Amino acid sequence: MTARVGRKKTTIYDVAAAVDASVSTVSLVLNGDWSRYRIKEETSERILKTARELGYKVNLRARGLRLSKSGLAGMILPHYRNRFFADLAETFELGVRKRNLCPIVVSTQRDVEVELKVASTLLAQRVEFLFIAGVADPAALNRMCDEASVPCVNVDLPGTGAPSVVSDNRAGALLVTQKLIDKVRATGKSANDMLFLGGVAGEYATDNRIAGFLEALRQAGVDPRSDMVSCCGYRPENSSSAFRAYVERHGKLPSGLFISSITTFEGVVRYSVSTATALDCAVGCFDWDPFAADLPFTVAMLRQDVESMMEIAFNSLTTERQLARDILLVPPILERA
Amino acid sequence: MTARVGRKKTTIYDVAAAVDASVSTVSLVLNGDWSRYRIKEETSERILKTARELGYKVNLRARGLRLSKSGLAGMILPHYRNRFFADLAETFELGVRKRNLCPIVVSTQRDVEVELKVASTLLAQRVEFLFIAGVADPAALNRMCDEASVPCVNVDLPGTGAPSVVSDNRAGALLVTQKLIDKVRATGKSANDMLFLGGVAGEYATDNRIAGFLEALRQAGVDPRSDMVSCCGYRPENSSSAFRAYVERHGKLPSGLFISSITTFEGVVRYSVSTATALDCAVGCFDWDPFAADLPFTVAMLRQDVESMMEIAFNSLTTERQLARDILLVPPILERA
DNA sequence: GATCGTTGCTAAATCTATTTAGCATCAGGC
DNA sequence: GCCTGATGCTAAATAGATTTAGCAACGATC
Repeated sequence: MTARVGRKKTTIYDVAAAVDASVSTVSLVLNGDWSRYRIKEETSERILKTARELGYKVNLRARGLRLSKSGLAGMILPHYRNRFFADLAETFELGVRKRNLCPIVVSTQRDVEVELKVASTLLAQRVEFLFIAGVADPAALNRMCDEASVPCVNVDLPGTGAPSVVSDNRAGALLVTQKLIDKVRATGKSANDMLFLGGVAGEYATDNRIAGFLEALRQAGVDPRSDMVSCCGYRPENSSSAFRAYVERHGKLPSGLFISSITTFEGVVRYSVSTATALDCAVGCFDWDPFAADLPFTVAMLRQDVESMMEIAFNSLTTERQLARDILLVPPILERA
Repeated sequence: MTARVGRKKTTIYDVAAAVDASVSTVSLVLNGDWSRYRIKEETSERILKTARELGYKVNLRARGLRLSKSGLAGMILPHYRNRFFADLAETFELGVRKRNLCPIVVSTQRDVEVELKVASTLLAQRVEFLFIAGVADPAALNRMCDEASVPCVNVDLPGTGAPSVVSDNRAGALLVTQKLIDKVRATGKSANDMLFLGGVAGEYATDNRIAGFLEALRQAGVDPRSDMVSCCGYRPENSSSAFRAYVERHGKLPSGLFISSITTFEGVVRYSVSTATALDCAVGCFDWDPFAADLPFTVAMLRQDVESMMEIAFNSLTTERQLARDILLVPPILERA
């Protein structure tokens, strides 16, 4: 078989000409409702056979144009490089395929320009709905969707212009911190030396996680101090040096360590490896990664409940729910404790 | 701003009616060559202004139909859950956007049915080219592309129906194994006790990696034995138990361990953690992961050169190169040694 | 006064598929 | 002989763009 780059594709017109029928008949037959339109079985068989012989494949873009629906569903997310976003993408694809649509997932590397450009491309492609995940400010994208009359939903980070499905950061952090406190006290240490590491103050997720962390401390009778929280951003280098600074300042490890994201965790491990410091303290992490889960010390990991989140997100695409614009909280799952 | 789900979109006809001009004029103006067609600047400005006011956005599917090109570029890959595939997807998207197309990346979970179905959907959407990554047998997909006259390229695993871009598994394995042997001998141990772990015998990548592994041994004067290679598949559980079996059989760790994939690595780490066995041997891995790179022992990691691979893949889409159907080998990068 | 050139547009074809209204034919009933 | 209903299709409109050929009007040129 030789490559036939550039050859023209078979259309229903070609099929119609070949069987000497009208395009309408061909269309009806190929779409399966020839009996409803009283087309003879023999005719329909001839058409089907010829279509197969000519290698006819429907042009979904022409169909989409006629029907004014594209068969495409879009999702925007920052990247695929951690399990949360990878799972989001795969779960989205699965759900979209189940609805007989074709998924378009595009990563934007957290670049606002790219986010805007990608969104407008997807809307110009007339996606039937758009999932917006991990975008710092979804408002602008929500507005674009609104103008294009395309239903959309915010995932992971909430926005006011559409329904939002978000992990219950506060409840999750509360839960893990309680576990950590139990463990700290079980080993005879003090919950006064706990540390929250990572994230960016002022960010939705970080603020809620901190709130949960502090609440658990208060519930345990600990009075939170400002040096119990170190928002050092997401880059491993930053958490590495922030953690080092903490240890040097206090002359010891914290008794319990709450790590706010997987990349923050990376930095902590890097510190531990490079300084040959065993992480001899209770550790919890708001994120999950198979490698991190196999590290030589126990980590209480919170895995975001991607499946539930996506199911809820798909359900929020109906008109009424589009208008409601709720923030729907999904509790994360404690993976290991 | 209220949601306007279902509202009709503005077309060039609406704009034409609003400014009392013909659709052709509107199209000409909106496509930027109004001066070539001698349309008055004033007219063009009126059209532009009105289009903006009406919120006109081009319908790429209509344009695509007319121009018989979709503006879409497709890629299918197994999943996003390791850095190699995640990087492939992101690099693909970048390259596609640079060419002013819209990327459609779809994961298939290594399910042949899904691969076929997704490929035919993408072809029916008239993607302008298709990247096929990590598919065990690309031949069928290559044939579909050929029939649809869509250029395609196989990445990661080669196929005979299109050009293929593949990591140089053999050369990479050779290099890492040499490093391992050096390290083994430097610590006074014997290169006779090395182990290749993971992969599936008969698979392209595995076979080539084993070939490189064995060649390095021979070059170092070691006579390979069959118990130096354990193809236990990709699942962490399998490599965990295979490694355990090896250690029990020999009563000690191998002197040097060549791990064939990141999930195999996961299993080894899991074994090491669960049995509290320090991995006190030279370790190399044909794959890269940030967490694995930070483990408390040095691992020589081979990172596939995704950027080069994708650049070569994009270049292989021209007609001549489509016909050539070469296998293009890209050396992987030694990440840490 | 015929021709030419320029200006500023527009009509119409095209891309491929869907879908509704309706045409043509024939048998059967009254 | 006329009407009805069934049968088996087809014509034509439609979806929303792009693009080429060419029209109309007017001044300039020979």
